[in-house]
Amino acid sequence: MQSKPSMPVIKRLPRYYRDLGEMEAEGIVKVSSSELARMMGTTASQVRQDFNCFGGFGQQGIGYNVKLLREELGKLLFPREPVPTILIGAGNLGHAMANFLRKDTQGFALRAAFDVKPEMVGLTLCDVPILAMDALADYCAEHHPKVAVICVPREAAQQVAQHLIDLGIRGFWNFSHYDFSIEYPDVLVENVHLGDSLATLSYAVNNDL
Amino acid sequence: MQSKPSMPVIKRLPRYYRDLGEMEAEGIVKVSSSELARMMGTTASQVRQDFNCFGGFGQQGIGYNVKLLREELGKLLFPREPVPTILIGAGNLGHAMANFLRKDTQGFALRAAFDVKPEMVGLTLCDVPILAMDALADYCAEHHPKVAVICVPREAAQQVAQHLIDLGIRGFWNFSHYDFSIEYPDVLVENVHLGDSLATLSYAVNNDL
DNA sequence: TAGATTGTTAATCGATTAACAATC
DNA sequence: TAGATTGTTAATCGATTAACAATC
Repeated sequence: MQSKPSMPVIKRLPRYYRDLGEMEAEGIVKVSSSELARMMGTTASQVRQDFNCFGGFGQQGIGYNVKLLREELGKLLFPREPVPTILIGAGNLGHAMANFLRKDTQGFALRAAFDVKPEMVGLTLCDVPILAMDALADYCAEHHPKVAVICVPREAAQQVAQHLIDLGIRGFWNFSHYDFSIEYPDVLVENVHLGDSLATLSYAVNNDL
Repeated sequence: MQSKPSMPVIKRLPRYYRDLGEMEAEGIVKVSSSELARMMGTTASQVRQDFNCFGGFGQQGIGYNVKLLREELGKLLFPREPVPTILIGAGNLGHAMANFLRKDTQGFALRAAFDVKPEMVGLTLCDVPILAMDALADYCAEHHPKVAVICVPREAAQQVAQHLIDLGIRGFWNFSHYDFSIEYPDVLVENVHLGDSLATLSYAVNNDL
């Protein structure tokens, strides 16, 4: 039976999806839980447990059909139309992430970018307009974006977060070092803390872990 | 007594370090484990357990001295001179990460960047030269960088990884979707899988989690 | 001394792994 | 049927939380 997936399980789904994509590209038709486990660096048990949170995608005695399994995971990860998305902070990082959103992923449609710097307003970023922060309320009222990518410094993030939440944004891809999750527990935040990531690497490199 | 830290503990260190930095900036002198727990969204028990992996940083009955505690964590995360670092792939993302390395973090000193595109060679990225990929072996032989930031696509990453490891690179900050960890278990890799992160957000947003 | 809060040991909880019956 | 491999239940392991003695 299906037990609803825990966070560790959910976090592994994209990786399965990715690996299965590679296999499909290589023309591999069928895979067993133990083969997948080897690719993922985990155990066959875990692979089967993970999939069985969502339903039986395999055939006993046979294994999993690569294409079918990937499609099922795709339906879980990206079940609907791409989500209308805006980006706050059209600097260096914002530029790179806009590019990433357009080229290297699915599920999100970037519709507009916002920046405080007057000289950026009117320019475009990956074919979407860069608007003034003042225009944010009007834009949201008209277009109802669902997700915001936060590419501004921590101080600015703290200010803009409440604003965006009031305007109906429910999901955040957060690159700032401000942690929403504490103050707004009902909002969905995926944090990418680059500084923390580097600090972890520093610990590992310096302590020979 | 000290038990050597598990990965979850290590991953929390940068966050403690960050929060303590904010407190220090606000002029806060002393903090208790329960106050820190509230900031971190965890329990006082965990905070004390975490610190006691490294030694007693607090005073019974009093709490922790913010400045002192932060210094101790700093010594753990960044115990030595900044690590000489190179960047592979001077595109959009590479540019943003070079900036990040220079401005927003410590522990790493970017020394050179490398790119396959001939037109980029000779330019600079955050004051460091962009060199041709051909020059990689010579550069490493002369300067012995320790860490490489991988900002190239997966296919290229797979090729360059073996090369870099042969040249003596031990640590990687990896933005490509190629997973070193499986094939080279003795190498230190900190992965930033932006695609996986977004897919997780997509799951959350679409499944109302 | 009384109150507060740590350091540390013990109990709980959840996630991973192992085992095995079901079935292709 | 025999071999393979899943789905699922049970056992293990590790991380988190609770409890409490030590001590400032």
